[in-house]
This record gives sequence, C-alpha cells and structure tokens, in this order.
Amino acid sequence: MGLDDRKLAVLRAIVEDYVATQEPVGSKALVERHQLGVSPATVRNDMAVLEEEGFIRQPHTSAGRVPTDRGYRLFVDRLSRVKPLSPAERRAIERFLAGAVDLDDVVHRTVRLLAQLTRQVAVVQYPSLARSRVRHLELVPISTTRLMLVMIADTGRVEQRLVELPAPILADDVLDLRRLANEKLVGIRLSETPPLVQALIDESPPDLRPAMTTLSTVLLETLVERHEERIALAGTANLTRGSLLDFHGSLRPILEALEEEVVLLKLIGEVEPSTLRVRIGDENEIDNLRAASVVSTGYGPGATIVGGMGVLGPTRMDYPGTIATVRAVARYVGELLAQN
Amino acid sequence: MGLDDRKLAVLRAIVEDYVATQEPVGSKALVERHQLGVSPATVRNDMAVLEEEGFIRQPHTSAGRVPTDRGYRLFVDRLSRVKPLSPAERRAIERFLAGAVDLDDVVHRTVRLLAQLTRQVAVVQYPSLARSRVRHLELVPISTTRLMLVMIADTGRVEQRLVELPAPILADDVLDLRRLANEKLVGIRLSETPPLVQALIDESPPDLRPAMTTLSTVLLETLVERHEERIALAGTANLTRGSLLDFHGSLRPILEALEEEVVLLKLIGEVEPSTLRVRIGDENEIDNLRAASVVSTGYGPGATIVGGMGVLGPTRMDYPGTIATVRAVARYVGELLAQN
DNA sequence: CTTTGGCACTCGACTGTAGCGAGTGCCAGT
DNA sequence: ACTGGCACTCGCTACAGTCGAGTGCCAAAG
Repeated sequence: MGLDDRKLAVLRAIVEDYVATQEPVGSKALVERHQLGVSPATVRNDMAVLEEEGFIRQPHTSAGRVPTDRGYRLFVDRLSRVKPLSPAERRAIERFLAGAVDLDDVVHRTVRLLAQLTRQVAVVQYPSLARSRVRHLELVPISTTRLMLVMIADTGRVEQRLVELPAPILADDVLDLRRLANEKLVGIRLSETPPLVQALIDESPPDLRPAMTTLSTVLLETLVERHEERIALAGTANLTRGSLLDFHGSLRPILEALEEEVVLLKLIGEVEPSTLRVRIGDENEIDNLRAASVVSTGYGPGATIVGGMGVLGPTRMDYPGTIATVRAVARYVGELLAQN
Repeated sequence: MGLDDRKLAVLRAIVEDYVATQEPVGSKALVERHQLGVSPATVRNDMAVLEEEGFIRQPHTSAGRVPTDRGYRLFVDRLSRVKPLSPAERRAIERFLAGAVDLDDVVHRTVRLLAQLTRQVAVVQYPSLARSRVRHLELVPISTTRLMLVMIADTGRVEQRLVELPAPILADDVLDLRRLANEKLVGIRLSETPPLVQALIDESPPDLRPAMTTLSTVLLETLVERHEERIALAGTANLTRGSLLDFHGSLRPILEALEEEVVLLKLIGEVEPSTLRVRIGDENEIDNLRAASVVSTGYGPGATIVGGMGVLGPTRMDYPGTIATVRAVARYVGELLAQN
C-alpha cells in the first residue's frame, strides 16, 4: 500500500479544506486551492486509494470526500505542524490569567479563556486532592459536638467538611486534636495519608481517641467521595456553532455527558506521562462522545501534574490550533501555580 | 369584551392540549378531547375572539391555534389549579435530599432533583452571603505574611480568601486578630458588616491595625465581588427535549445566557416577598431568554429567604406541574436548612 | 509506471405541479 | 346563542424533471 507524499498532501488538503468550509471537498476544488501540481484526475486516483485505506469517505456517491476519524488521526499524528500561537494570543492568555486572586479564580478564568480561544467547550479539573500535599488542617468548633474541618492543600485547594463528634469536646481538646493531626499529616501527599491515619489514631491519648477516629473518617471520606474532584466547565454555547451535523444531529448525548462529573474526569483527568492527548471520535471510550473529539493535557507547577484540562469539539475541528492553545494555556497555568 | 367562562375553558383546553401534544390545536380536536358541550363551530367563534384579544394565534392560516405568551399568562394566573404532588414525588424529594452531608451536597442534590422532576434546566443559588450571618471567622497562618481567612456562615456556607499582609506577623497577633474580628462580627448579618468594619479597625491595638486593615479589605471584597454569589446548574440536556422549535430554532442564546452567572442571578436571585414567580417568554428581561419561561422562588430556613432556585424551559411547559414541584422542593430544602 | 484528458454515470439538491386534508370564517337556519 | 354546512386557505407530501458537482474508468501521452 503506497501512501506516498502526494497522497498525504492530498489528505492534508482535504482535512484543511473540510475543517474550513465544512463541506465535502472534491478533486477540482482541491487542485484549485492548493498547489498540488497535478490534475484533478490524479487527485481522484489518490482519493480512491485514501478511501480504500479508510482515511476519507464519501457521504453520497456524487459528493466530495470527508475525512474519517482515522483520517483525522493520521493528520494529527503526521501531517499537522503545530501552529505557534500569535503574540497577541500569548498576551491575551497572560493578561487574562494575571489578575486571578485565588485558586477558584484561576480555574474559572482558565476555563473561560480556553473556551473563548478555541471556541469550543472547555473543561478544567481543579488540582486533584490526591495529588496535593497537606499544608494545614484547621478545626473550627461550631458547637460542642460539631467541628468544621478545613483542609488547606499546597495546590491552593481548600476543602471543608462538617464533623459530628460522638461526644461533646472541650476547646482545649480541639487544639490538641488539631496539633496532633497537623504534626502527622502536614507535608504528606494526600493519596498517602490513609496508612498514616491509623497510626494517628493509635498514637492519640485515649480520651481523644473517639474524636480522632471520627475526624479521621471524615478526612478519608473527603478523599474518597466524589467530593474529591471538582471541575469547571465553560463554552457549552459553542456546541451550537456550525451545523447540527457536526454531532450527528443531536447535542443531547453531548450535553448529557457534560453533566456527569465522572465522565468529565475520565475525559481530562487521566493524566499520563504523555502530556497532551487527542481523542478523535470513535477513539473516545464514552459512547455519548463518539461524535466528538477531545484535546486534553495535564497541568501543574513545574514538572508535577496536579490536574487535567482540555476542550471538546466536533471531530471536524482545527486540531493544530486547538492543540497549540491547550498546550499554551496549560503551561501558563502551571507557571502561575508554581509562583505560589 | 366578553371572556365568559366557556371562552376561558377553551383557552385552558388549548393550553393543555398544546403543552401535551406540541401541535397547534384545532376546534374539532378540542371538542373531542374535552367536555365542552358545544360544537366545533361555536368553539371556532370563541377562538376568533381569543385570537383578537391576543391570547392565541395561528402559525398559518390553515393551522390550529397556539397560545401566545399572554395566553399562558392568563392560564397561569386564572385557569390553572395547582397540581398537588403525588406521594411518590414527595417521597422522592425527601429521599433524595435526606442523604446530603453538607451545604455543597444539598445544593447539588437539589439542582439535580429539580432538573429531573421537571425535566427542565434547574438553577439553584447558594445561600446568599449577604443574607447570612457570620458564625465564625478563622485565620490560618500560611506563612509569616500570608493568612487564609475562612468565614463560616450560619447558612452553612464557607468562604475562604487569601490575605497578603503588609508585614510579617506573629502567631500570637494572629490569635488576637481572630479574637477581635470574631468578637465584633459573629452573629452579624453580612450585609450589615461594612459599617462595623471601620469600627473594628479603629478599635484594634495600633500595632495590629495595618494587618486588620488588609484583613478587612479582603473581608469586604468577599462580599462585593462576584465571588459573593454561587450558583449550581443542571439539566441542560433537557433543552434538547422536544423540537428545536421550542426555542425559536436555536439553543444558542439560551446556552449563552446560562453561562453567565450574572444572568442566572438576575433570573432567580431577585427574591421578593411574593414567594413564587413565573416569567413567561417576553416577560423575561433578558433578551436571550425571550423564548423561554422561568419559574423561580426563594428558599430558606423558616420564613427567611436566603437564596433563590428555579427552572427554565420552553414557554410551552407544564406550568401547574412545574410550579408545584419548584414550590415543594424549595420548601423541603428550607426545612433541611432549618435543621442546622 | 504515472499522469492526464475525456466521457459516461450517479445522485443529491432544487423546482414546479398536483392532490390531500386539517382547519378556518362565514352564513343561514334553528 | 348555537349549530350544520360550505367554500376557501395553505401547509405538507409525493412525484417528475432538470441541473450540476463529483466520481470511476479508460485510453492515450509522458
């Protein structure tokens, strides 16, 4: 099977034209708009091969060609050069993120920025608790049997949970609890706390043990439950850009998927060594998103990765541009986090 | 102008049928499906009058009638009896909300519940800070020049902000700051704190004054900025239920509006004495929502109102059912809040 | 062996016509 | 005041015909 350079050029031209015009592209239009240096007939032959190999297909017999998911994949892997961002875009990113006052703000600004720049749906995961380290634990007495546990992580995340104590507790004992917990847990990565928690209970003075036990339970729950991860979303209105056909006719499944935190986490939360990931159409494990593509990446201060972010759009998207934007935004956010 | 009982009955029948079938309803179908006791011709005469008065209209000359916004308004005001919830629904609400562990959880469950029961887009405002009272202020030292201010409100809301001090501070001074702030502010409604804050600064010992000043600034910011209000949203996928025609052909403007917190707050946040509010189509002040209806209400423990909640859907919605559901859910949430 | 021009073919998109039927407005009769 | 009857409107569907973009194939040229 020969996929010589020209055939690849043809595929690239088809992808680019289709992404731009959103209409099936024919051989004639192709030679007109790109310097391929051959006649339409030749292009037709190449297209026949590309179709046979499953990179493009014809919506109808007498229509032009459209890239398949496989075609996009090849395009992304081998045919697209990453578009460097324009200085204006870089400046926009910097300016937009610079004003953030706290983590919440950073995440919100980031997700809006991504949505705006890519004109697609953007998703940003808050720094994962499991990947954060404990910076401080605070216990605030609410009543004699109720404490508010406030956990501050080094990533800037702050979580609070109500603790219902088994028995009334004295103010001094609360201080002791706090001191003990902080001594044992500060600086520890949260994913590594569970084994330490038992030790924490065992080493507590006997009279504090019941309180410490419930406290620990709550602490562990904070980690385990869905509470653990938070997510911000923006740009859903962008789904209506372009024709409905982009998503096989219905936004329904997409909107449904976007409502499920679990789904979103799966989308952008599975952070791997490979920094940037593109999932095209069928490659998505989530059925509802078989008509969409997702570009996602991890981010974090320095080389550490504390969370994921990404965008979701039609398979017919500007991959080079989107990839460049996502990468750039993630890097800026990482730098921002490193400053704290 | 005569709008006798029968004409009103006809209008009611039209609204009910149209809501159910989503198709223009004609005179014949009307007499068949409702016990009006008169012939189609008579109904036609009545319909002519109703149309003249602007309560219904014909999409095309040879089509049936469709209610106008004004028609729905009349229906809601005078023709619909509130549907009592089924016991099953009541139980569903109770069961669904009972498991909530904290405020975040309550709000999330509520918004999902509303979306599910009404099969529309649900919006829930977190208890407004301005309407809450301070229960406790906590200061957590992060470094010598940084404090984390954690504010716990009686509504269960917890807000935190980073405070950058003008100069390093001693641990004991932090305790003093905390004591002073709590003495002055605990129990105060947050909307009434601004005047007190100045006094708080003035009464601080001179050496604490700079720190107290920045602390106060941050405290006030928390109130003023958009941070003040938070909102949860669910059920956007329900927008795709029914034909696109429900929203004049495009979800775009709706989705855009739903992304703007400010817009949502305007929608459900303007809580007035009148507990429940229905805005139909054109009655909406927000242009993007001229094609939608909003049913909203305030909620809170007892008679106090601390926030708003509501649902948004096509003008062609089941008003009696939606109203009943929103009212019931708001009441349950209020009771839940009262228990804390 | 590759490329090219030519040609027949396919098939979707659009146009125009015709018939159907739901629904109306009006009117004369009860 | 209500009703039955009737002519009329007009959107919807089906069908036929035309147009044109785009294809596949083939024979000829490089």
